[in-house]
Amino acid sequence: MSGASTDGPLERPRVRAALRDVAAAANVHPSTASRALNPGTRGRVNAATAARVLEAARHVGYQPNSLARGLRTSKTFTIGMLIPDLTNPLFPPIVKGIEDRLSQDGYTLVLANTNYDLERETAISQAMIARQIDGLVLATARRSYPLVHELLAAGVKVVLVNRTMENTPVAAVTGDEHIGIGLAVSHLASLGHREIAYVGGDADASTGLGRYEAFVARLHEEGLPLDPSLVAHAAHFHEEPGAAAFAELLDRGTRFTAVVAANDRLALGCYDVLRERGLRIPEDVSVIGYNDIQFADKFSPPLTTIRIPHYQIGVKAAQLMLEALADGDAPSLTIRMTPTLVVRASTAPPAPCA
Amino acid sequence: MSGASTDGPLERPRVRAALRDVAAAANVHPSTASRALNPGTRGRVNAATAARVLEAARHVGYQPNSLARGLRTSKTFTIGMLIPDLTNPLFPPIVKGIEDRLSQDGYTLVLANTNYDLERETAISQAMIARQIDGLVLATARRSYPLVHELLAAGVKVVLVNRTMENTPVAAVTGDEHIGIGLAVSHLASLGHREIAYVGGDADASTGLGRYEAFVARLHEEGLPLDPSLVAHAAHFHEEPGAAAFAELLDRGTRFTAVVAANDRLALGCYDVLRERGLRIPEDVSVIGYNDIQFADKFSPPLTTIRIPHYQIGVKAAQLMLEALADGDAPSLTIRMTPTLVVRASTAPPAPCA
DNA sequence: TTGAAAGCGCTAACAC
DNA sequence: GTGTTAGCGCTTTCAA
Repeated sequence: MSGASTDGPLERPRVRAALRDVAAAANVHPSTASRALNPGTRGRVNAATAARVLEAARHVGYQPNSLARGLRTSKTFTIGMLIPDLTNPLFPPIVKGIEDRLSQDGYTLVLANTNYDLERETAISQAMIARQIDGLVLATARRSYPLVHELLAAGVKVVLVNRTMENTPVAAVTGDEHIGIGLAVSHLASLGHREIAYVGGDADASTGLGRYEAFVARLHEEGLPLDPSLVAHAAHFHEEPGAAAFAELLDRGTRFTAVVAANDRLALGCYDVLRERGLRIPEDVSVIGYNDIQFADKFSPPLTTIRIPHYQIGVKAAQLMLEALADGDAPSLTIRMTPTLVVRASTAPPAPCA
Repeated sequence: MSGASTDGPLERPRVRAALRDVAAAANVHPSTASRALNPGTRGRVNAATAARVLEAARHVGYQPNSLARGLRTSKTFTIGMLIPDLTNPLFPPIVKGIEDRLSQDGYTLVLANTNYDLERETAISQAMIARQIDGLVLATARRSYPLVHELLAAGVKVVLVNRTMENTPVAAVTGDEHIGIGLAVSHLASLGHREIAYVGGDADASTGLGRYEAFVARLHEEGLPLDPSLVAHAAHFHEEPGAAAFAELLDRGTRFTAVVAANDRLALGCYDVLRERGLRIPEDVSVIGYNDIQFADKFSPPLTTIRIPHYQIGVKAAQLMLEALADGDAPSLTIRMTPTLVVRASTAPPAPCA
């Protein structure tokens, strides 16, 4: 019996209910079901019909297929994000902020770790574009970063976090380096320090250069001399390069009573070198860091540092992205969040004229 | 002029080259282009033709549209992951391991932070399923976790990390709690401690219960007594609940010389309470943690703890997922990675009979 | 207000 | 070995 294609083709078992199932259950055409289901078009449907469709959808457990919708509308409500190193405690709060804000508007965040590898960054952003992401948040930008130009040229919405770029019309959210480093230098100056060393980070990063410039500027404002032999730059913003740079600086023999590290991990590198050489913190040398990463209050001694509102940076970045998505040609802008000083036990007045 | 639909319809500017553009450029049918482009089907195409298609694809800068492909094949090469709190330093290395392994096979990881919120976990997993993820990695599982049963019932591939579940046929990768806690207890015992306190964590989590059971077991094996007044349980695996639980334990007045904390953050809570009460670590009380989170070596004093290979847990979890994806009905299994003891400065022999 | 028809970009079954 | 055809599930003209 049966066999004729007219009297009901074999019901192939589908895993999930599709729009057509909802339509069938509500006795309307799929397009009507679509209109009823989408808040934006619901008004164009008879209220009673819409209610029937909604009920049918609930009944069959309808979940729209994002892939099909995305294919049709070329909008996926997905934002990509590139992070150089997720185990850097800087990033998790930023990611959280971005995700919390984005999810409010129904967006999903797709994360990728790039291990500071430029090729990987290019490949992953390509893959993300193939997946039709609506925008890309980059925590990986260097001061000069061709990838951003390519993305911009390809029409991808881009927002930078924790980094800025020179002469590039791209949205960015960072902490204000000048205020932050200014706070650090002035804190030390107000404690009475006059010979202040500086351990900087990667100059390829806007944070590396910006913080150094801010250090020089505030030293000047405080009427303190800038001694080049008290400045060293680490290759990366990590403990070991920080220790190496600081050891080299110490070996020069120039006297100083305090050191500003361009981030907390560099400060930790300074800790290691000072301990090794039998110098006490803060009695012999005061140390101040930057970022106030998690557990900075647990270090030995607890680290005086500059707190950056990382979570809020994430929220703001998400907001910029949402705005760019809503208004195609909103002007790009850079937002600098204001840091604050957190005084702990690694800074103190210099020893009375030893 | 023109206007006739026959002599070339208006070239609507498409942003990216599609398969049909490649096909046109290579003078073949789109399906042939598809076959040539996919390694799996390339063999069915004349080698010269395939080469021509590949060249054409390169020439027009062809990037396949994953959405369309996913819609057609119902496979997206995307794996979702739920994390309760990304700022918990436990998770970033796991995420990294998963992503590194997954990306080797062309998969993308979609991360979501759930803030320990069960409703959010349900909602997000729904949304991910709507996005047609191929599998889901959960770092959020409790010992009893209905969501897993729902997912399993819906045919979603699930792998648990850092957690296991009772009586549930689901793949899982964790550290071996019995070996780990055993290492901790035996380390203290070998130092001469006989009165050992225990600060446990959330018993809803498999890690909470498992570590406690392991503590009891190893105490017994070492021939040491279990004194219930030396055991306290924190509501969560964080500093403050750890401090509260440990303070309460201290208030009971039972004498002890060492404490095993069920994770490093609980240990940090113990640090705070001991410092507050003027007790020295390790002279008055030895403290041992669990996990060896980042910066555990920077704490004051550096924390003796149990190192869990978190990155490797991530890699293994990704591998299980890949296997499950390749072989639909591979049996689920639990993998327990072996931890190691890391001795630092928070443990020492007990003070000679005070 | 609703239905019909087309098509987003791709792949797979089936012809030839 | 290659072309034809159909359709994944959805939205969006266009007509009625």
